[in-house]
Amino acid sequence: MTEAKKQIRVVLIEDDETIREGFTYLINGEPNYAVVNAYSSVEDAMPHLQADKPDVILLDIELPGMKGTDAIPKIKTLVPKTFILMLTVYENEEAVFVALTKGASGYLTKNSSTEKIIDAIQEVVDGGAPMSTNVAKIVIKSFHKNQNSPLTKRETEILEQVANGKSRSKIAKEMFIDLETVKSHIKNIYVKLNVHSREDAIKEAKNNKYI
Amino acid sequence: MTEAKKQIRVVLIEDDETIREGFTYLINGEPNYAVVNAYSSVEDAMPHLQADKPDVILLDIELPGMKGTDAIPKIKTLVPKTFILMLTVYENEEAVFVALTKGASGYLTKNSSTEKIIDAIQEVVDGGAPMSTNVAKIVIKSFHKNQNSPLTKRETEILEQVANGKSRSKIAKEMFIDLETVKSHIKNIYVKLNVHSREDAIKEAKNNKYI
DNA sequence: AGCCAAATCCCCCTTTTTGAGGGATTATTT
DNA sequence: AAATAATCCCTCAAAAAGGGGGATTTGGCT
Repeated sequence: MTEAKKQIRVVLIEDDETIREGFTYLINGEPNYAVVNAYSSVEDAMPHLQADKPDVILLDIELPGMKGTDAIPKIKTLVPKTFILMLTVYENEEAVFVALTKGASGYLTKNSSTEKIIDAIQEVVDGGAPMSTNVAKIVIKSFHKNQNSPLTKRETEILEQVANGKSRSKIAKEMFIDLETVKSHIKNIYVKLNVHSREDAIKEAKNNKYI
Repeated sequence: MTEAKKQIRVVLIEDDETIREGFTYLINGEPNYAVVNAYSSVEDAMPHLQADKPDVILLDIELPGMKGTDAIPKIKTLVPKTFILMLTVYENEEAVFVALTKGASGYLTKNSSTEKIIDAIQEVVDGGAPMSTNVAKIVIKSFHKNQNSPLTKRETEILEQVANGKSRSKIAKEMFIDLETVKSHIKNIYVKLNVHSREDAIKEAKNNKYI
């Protein structure tokens, strides 16, 4: 079976003309990669995306008009099979998570080399998830729990169950302890976290990554 | 200012003798990197870690005796400044997240090239978070929401608040709608998700990544 | 051996919340 | 015209939450 190498169709959405033209030139210089169109805003791009049929969209996160992150769901609706690779200058922690939850497949900084960009494009097409090192750092850090939690092991376990929406009686049953024990733990948790409600306990614990 | 290149001290904890010796040989072959000790289990390693003073520990996740993930917090207690790099053969989604939440700084597959391993060691020492491509994929996928949620936008917003531990009355206040409206939405959510409690709604929604 | 923190369990009490059963009205979109 | 989404209304009983006061037992560390 001879396998014809498929051309990978790329669309750029980036307001900076220099970057836009630079990337277009660089990507078009690669065999098997073609920039089918480059737009300076999401609004400009939207009406053409279905005709462009891109495999990958390189999307700037800081755009005039509609923001890059807001554009993701709209783009996904128009062309659901297209992978979205975010491009950014500043690594904003919040923006990274918003973009990822909304469906971006990867996250690159604009200073990446052509080689890295091309690699990343290939990687998303192959179902991967390219990230620049700084973004990886932000993501992994978000997983790390605070090692200086004031809560004991048991208290942490219980608060995690509470955060999963479980009632105290359910927690008691599942942990094979008495309801009164659960109540005691929760009382102690509230004192330690200086809160007076489930909501605030969860909020406080999540903010400080105790859970 | 002349900067003396600091030797990077590496400890290996890996039960497979071939891999252990291979990695030791390879890492010692690099200038500025030294394997100060290599152990076949966490139990063996624990008593020596404080003397070894490693900058980085390469930790196998599938170990006899104490599991790699359980070892992380213990190691962190002994030598808090040491970075932990997980090594794995199989990418188990659950294990990845457990390791990361417990404090691992990176996650590599054992088939990685020497170059990648060395790069990763340097990267964690520099405060980075190296991940093999497959692990990155798992992590990013975990952020993606299901695009086929049966819930409406408003219902999703409300269920997110519920999952944050908020009471219905609090949600009503914060969203500037009546308590009765919140109750209606939650009733509809329960019907759509085919559940009869907050706990099950949250569980179902999280399992399917509706929230 | 002695201490302390952690985990367990036992009462009291009031207020709030939840879940379930019925609805209705108004926009918006198809 | 017909769904769909979002809003609001009423009743009801059972469950849960939060706060107050305790006690006992266990495990780990000095």
